[in-house]
Amino acid sequence: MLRVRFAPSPTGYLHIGSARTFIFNWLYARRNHGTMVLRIDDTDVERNTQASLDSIFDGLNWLELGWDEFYRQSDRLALHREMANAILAKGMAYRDFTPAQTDEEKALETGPWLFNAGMRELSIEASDRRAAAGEPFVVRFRVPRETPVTVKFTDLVFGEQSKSSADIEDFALLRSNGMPTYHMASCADDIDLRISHIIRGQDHLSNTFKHVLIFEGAGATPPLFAHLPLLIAPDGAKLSKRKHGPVVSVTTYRDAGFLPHSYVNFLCLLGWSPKDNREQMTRQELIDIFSFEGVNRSNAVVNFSEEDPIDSKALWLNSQHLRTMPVAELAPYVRRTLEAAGLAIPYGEEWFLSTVDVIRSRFATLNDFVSRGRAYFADDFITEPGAAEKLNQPGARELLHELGDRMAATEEFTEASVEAELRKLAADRGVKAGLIINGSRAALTGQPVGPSAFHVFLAVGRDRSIARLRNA
RNA sequence: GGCGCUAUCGUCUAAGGGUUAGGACGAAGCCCUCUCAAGGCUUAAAUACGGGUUCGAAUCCCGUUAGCGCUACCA
Repeated sequence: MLRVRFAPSPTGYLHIGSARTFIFNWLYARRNHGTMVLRIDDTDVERNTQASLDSIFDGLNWLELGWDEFYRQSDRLALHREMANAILAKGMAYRDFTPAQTDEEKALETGPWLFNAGMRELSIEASDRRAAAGEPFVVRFRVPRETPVTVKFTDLVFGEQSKSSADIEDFALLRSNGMPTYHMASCADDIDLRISHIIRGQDHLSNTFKHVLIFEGAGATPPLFAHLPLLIAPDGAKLSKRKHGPVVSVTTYRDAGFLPHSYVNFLCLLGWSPKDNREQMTRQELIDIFSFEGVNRSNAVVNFSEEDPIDSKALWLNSQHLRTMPVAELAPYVRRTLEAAGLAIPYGEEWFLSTVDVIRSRFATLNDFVSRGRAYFADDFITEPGAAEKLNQPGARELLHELGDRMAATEEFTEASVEAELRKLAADRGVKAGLIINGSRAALTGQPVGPSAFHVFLAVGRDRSIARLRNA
């Protein structure tokens, strides 16, 4: 049974790199009919926050990504300690009574640190005695050192990996406060939850050698590993909120009016390729085609700048989805966006669907429906300078007023009838149709640009069109 | 410092011994056109550097450089 997990630590908002890790886990699980586990790695009590936990749920819900099982490491501490103590009891770990090193001492360090002198060799009796006396200690893994071994694992992305145990320090399993370290808790849970594939960021690639030692120390077969290239900033640095701002948070893209799936699609294209030049894919297509063969080994840059905080490819992909997805699927997103902005939908569902269909062809985000699409839903739109210019063309206003009057005189209101009416007026007055066409768009929407004017009439509706022409 | 990983247009990537090094975003131009988009066509733009192996290297090997990751009780 294939089981994967996403294991964020709740110490910050949901990061786009974490979101992508979730997505790859999720796609792999769905593709192979496996189980997706969400596990909150909250063993660092000092840094955990409820706000961060909320942000993880918010982000995943927004992306419409679900999971099958849910755990919190803080509920499972007994298991972690039990497993650590079992490794200790086997003699594969030992107690280290050395006090924690301060940052200043660390800074002075020159060569590689591997273990604290004297502690590996401490006799069991001495160790037990000092522990019983209440002296604080950390439990360290006894990495094979006298006769080094080669620690190996196969990574589904990076291939065969090996490292001499002589280069691995005696890492901690339990802290002096009794809390498990990340390495211990993570491996204990992966064993207990029968995780079959660990899919995570490449920053864990070198930690994996330690994890293999823990798995083996606990008598478990290590799962398969797949490490993902990191998402980095244009300056080559790891994405961080402090340095790069809101671009690293998934909520930024939600607030910018992205469709959840298009952002998922975009994230998939960072560090993975279907290899057939496809870019825009549905969720099902992603599930059907995802594999580790297509995952890259080099880090991917999220392309943003001060002036342009959103990657232009993400925006383009969003506009593609927005314009091509079935309009009935898009409509609920638009409805929610409009409602959130306090805009009411003036007519029924049929009108709404056709209007959304007409105006989306120029839009890139959901927010565009509120800003650039305002005139279709409300009367309090402003007339942009470019539109005013069209209206100020000599004779334009008079022609629009007359068009309004003529339209009011007939009940007929179709794209063809409006066009006929408009072209007849142009012929009658001996002016170019374009003058009235562009003027109409300006009068009806307050904008100099937009969809075909005849579509605009229908989307705005008969009564409102006439009123806006007469008020031009 | 040690260990590990990586290196193709500005960015995302394809090509894993033989291609005019392909596609996409972005940029520029043309066509289409009631405006603006979209769409179609076109242009500019890349194999980090140096050695080797080979008839032939972006592709395999070595080195250099650069970047990233891990590096004493963060995850």
